[in-house]
Amino acid sequence: MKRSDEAPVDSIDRAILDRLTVDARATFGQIGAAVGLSAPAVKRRIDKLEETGIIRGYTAVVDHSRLDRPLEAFTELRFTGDARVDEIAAIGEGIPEVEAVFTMAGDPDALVWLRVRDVRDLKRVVDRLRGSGQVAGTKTMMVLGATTFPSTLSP
Amino acid sequence: MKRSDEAPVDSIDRAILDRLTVDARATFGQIGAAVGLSAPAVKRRIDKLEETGIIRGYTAVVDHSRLDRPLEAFTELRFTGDARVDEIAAIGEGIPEVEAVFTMAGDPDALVWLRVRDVRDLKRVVDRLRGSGQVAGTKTMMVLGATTFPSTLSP
DNA sequence: TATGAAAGGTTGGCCGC
DNA sequence: GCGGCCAACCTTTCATA
Repeated sequence: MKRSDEAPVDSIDRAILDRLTVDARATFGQIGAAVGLSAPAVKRRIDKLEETGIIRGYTAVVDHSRLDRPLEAFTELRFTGDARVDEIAAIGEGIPEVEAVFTMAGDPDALVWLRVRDVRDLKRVVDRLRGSGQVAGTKTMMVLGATTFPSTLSP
Repeated sequence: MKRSDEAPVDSIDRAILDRLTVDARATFGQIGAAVGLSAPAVKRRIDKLEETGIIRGYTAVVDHSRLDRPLEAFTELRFTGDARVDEIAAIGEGIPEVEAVFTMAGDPDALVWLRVRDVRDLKRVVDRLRGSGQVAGTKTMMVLGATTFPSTLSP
């Protein structure tokens, strides 16, 4: 494995990450104008941030409430005592309705963020989670509304 | 306000959203090659998806565990009976450590996703949430690990 | 929607600090 | 090592059909 060693993320890198967080489709020139660097210099820094894994990728922020999976929910999972944390984290594998799995310290063991078509769909997904073996219990909560914040790095 | 009416998101739009979800920096030509359209045709569709608000924006996926806020937590909030849901949703305003606020049906009233520097920082942020007035109680859980899934739209 | 041409963005090489 | 500059190439964007 590559020694992707010291990732010396300096204040300019932080400013670049900040810009990409706000608009991942900004051009190198636009980012450069914001951080005081030329476009090629910005490209080289971004290439390095991608190589070292600081930048994992780029994604569109989509309004799912107006698409085919308008319903959001969180399901708390409790596992049997023999389940390892890595096994718990893997429970979302292959279930497209699972947006994210957070393994937790304490109770519950995991928090699963779901996006589903309707309540019937939710029932199906929860049953699938429950049937994964090692799941001792679940508690599902419906989301009324979600507000996400653009993860500013600056403060 | 503009009546950005019927948003007829067809299967090609869905394929475009799918591509942008996986790589928001893909060129129109690359997306066109994937969905079977010319670059200008892809641009017009994306412009419309942005105008109608189906696409809210584009963001970089950053590995925060290797930056300045490596610790994640969820805080459940319980509010006093006179709090309206919109007021509850606004509790994250102006707190940069708040990644998202989910208002919930049932108990708790809200789930707040936090990203902080360390436990001391977590304490400060939770105290700030508690001091927002109308908060009747909190329960904070630490995240051991998070796995997010690339939100595939297709299946 | 496609085409084609002008404008603008990306990217690699080279030089200087 | 890191940034600026330049030039070739690719992409975007707009007119037009």
